[in-house]
Amino acid sequence: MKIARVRVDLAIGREFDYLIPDELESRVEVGVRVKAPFGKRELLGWVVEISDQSEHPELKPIIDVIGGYSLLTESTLKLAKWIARYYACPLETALKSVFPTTVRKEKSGWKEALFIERIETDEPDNVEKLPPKQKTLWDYLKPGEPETLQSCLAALSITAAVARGLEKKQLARIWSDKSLRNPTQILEETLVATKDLELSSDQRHAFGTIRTSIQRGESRNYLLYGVTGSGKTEVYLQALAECLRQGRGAIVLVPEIALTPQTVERFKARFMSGELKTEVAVLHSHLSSGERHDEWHKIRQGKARIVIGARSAIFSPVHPLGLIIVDEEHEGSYKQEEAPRYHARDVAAYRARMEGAVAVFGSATPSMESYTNALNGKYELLRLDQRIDDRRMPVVRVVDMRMESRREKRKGGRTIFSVPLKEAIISRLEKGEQTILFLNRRGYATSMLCPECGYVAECPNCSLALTFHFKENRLRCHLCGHDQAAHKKCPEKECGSPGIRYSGIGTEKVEEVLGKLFPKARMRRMDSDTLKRKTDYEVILGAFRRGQIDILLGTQMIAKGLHFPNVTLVGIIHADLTLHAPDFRAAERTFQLLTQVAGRAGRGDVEGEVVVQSFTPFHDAIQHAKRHDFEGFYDAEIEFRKQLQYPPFHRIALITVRGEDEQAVEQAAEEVRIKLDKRLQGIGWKGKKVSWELRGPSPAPLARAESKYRYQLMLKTDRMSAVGPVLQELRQYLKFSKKIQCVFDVDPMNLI
DNA sequence: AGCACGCCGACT
DNA sequence: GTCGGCGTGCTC
Repeated sequence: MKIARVRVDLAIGREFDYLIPDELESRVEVGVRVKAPFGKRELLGWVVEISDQSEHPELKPIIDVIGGYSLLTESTLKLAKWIARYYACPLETALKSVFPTTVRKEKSGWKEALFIERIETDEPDNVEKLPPKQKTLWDYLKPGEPETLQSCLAALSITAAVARGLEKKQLARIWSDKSLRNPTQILEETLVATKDLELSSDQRHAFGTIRTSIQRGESRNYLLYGVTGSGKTEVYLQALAECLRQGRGAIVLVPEIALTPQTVERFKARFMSGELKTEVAVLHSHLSSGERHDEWHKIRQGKARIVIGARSAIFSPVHPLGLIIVDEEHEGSYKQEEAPRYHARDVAAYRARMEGAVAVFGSATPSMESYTNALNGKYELLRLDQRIDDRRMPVVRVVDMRMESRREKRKGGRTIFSVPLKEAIISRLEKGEQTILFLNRRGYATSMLCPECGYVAECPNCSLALTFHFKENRLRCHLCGHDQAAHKKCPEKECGSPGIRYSGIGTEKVEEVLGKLFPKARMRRMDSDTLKRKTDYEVILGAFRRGQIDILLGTQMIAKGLHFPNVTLVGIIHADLTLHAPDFRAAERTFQLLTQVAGRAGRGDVEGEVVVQSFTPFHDAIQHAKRHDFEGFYDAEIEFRKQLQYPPFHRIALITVRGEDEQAVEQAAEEVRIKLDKRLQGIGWKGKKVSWELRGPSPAPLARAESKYRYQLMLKTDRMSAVGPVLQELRQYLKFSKKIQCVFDVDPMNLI
């Protein structure tokens, strides 16, 4: 009898053998989902191999095959295996990301709907004598064109009884069938088909190069480096069209936050008609499981040949695949922060190579990694230097807050708004133009302290100061959510001083000061404290777009993707916040943030202005952002990365050991160091020695979070492909108690 | 990941 | 004497 090798849906990292019963013989093949007994339980799993022998003496038979056809193709399995090895996780964990839950689960996710079709009759009288409502329905239905019952009932304001009446008289047929949901809420009828726009010379060159690769079926990687407003999207659209012409499908990745109806509409409108007509499937985290299921199968069945989606859309079952576009490739949200901790851009590069597709990575502020790849020939660099309408880049003014503070202190005050920023806001209010103010920190004050004894209110669960929220008079931890009443006086027994002080500003404080400075301005604060309901986001942005708000103040969430033509001023309250984070990417992030935020200003006819307040105004990230000089920034930053042996010169993997018992955590981390060090001795890659360096363990920058102590080890190497598998295998040699968790993060974006 | 087994302290 | 806490190991 044949034996199936199965990976069950548990992060267990092993295969189990099962007998294939005769009645299932014809349906069991590599890639199918099966239900199998597992101890006392029944589990679903993937058949990954068929064999005629097993090491195991007693095998249980497979219970059933799930689903109609094999979902896991050879190339998908290869991709999952690569992710598991490179990102050091069990294969089952990788498979979990490759297939959405709704596709993996046992019962079919199709939504059933009732359909109605009229039946023709030879006797005209049969129709003429119908009761009025039944007659209306019969006339409404067109011969040979089934409609969903629900849409007919809604259109004619009738009830199902009318339809059942027609059915009884053999004048209509009603049946149940699969129906597709429409997740985008875009009514296809309201879209206006668009044609290719004329390309600038830069765009023509970029597109021409990509087109040639697509036509030749070369698996090339391109970095499309184009300043904001240089028309990257039109290049994408025409490349997609070329890909369709070659009979292949494509995947477009955008950061979750940019996946708005407007973005989707732009892609749908281009491919809704004409010779290349295809559906555009959309995948993102806010879909219901049913919607996700329908979109996935629409792709799988080839009905939709273009997919637009966030990170996980890189796994869409597009076949054959001709093109992958990763827009805003520098965005950190492409890195998944739970296992499998993959980076969608890097998975895209791997998948493109494996399936012979072209990959295009687009950005106005490329990541250090990608730009380096472009310089050393791993990617090909395509540049768009001109903005489409030759509009000038906004003027960026950097304000030295050290000077501003000194001036204010003489007057006995503290500074949030510098004189230049205040004046810039006043001038916008006078002209009726809009302002966006950005501060990446919510709450009123970032710490509450006692000047007498030095007490600082800290979170009982995390090694962080509590943030003071003025309106509710509470102290909160922004990491674990701990919430307590604010002290009226110092809680230290020996002290008890009434002189509690607050330091460090947040958006709530800025809002208060703003209200005092500009009492007549219409102002809204937008951060996760003011957004209570899901719809609040759209409500506030809608009001802003209609000009009902003069000043929009917010955190990170207002920095990206939005564009409002009447915004002519963007103010960055405290640029140093991101700059001095304990992370080697702090400068890169600051540069990207300043450049992206600056891109929000002056997209209409009026030139934009950006005011950046900083206590370190001469920092490279700020000075180069001021001059819109990406390459200048790159040259300075790459030198720093080289000296400290950070990416892109070396790859790193971060190992974090967590647990409530600090001693046990420290011991476990030490055990990781010893075992990993041993297993890394003498490793090689394609005959060459791999260099590596293991540092730590030491307490993580965030030493305690959510009641757990954290110790870290950092592994640097010139060949992560060789090190990932070592980490993956290490799991089996580490047998910690369940109170200790050990996280491997390959190519981490976050070092905290 | 569950679930059983087994080894220790608390209580009827 | 038994009940039940959770540490350890197995699941084809």
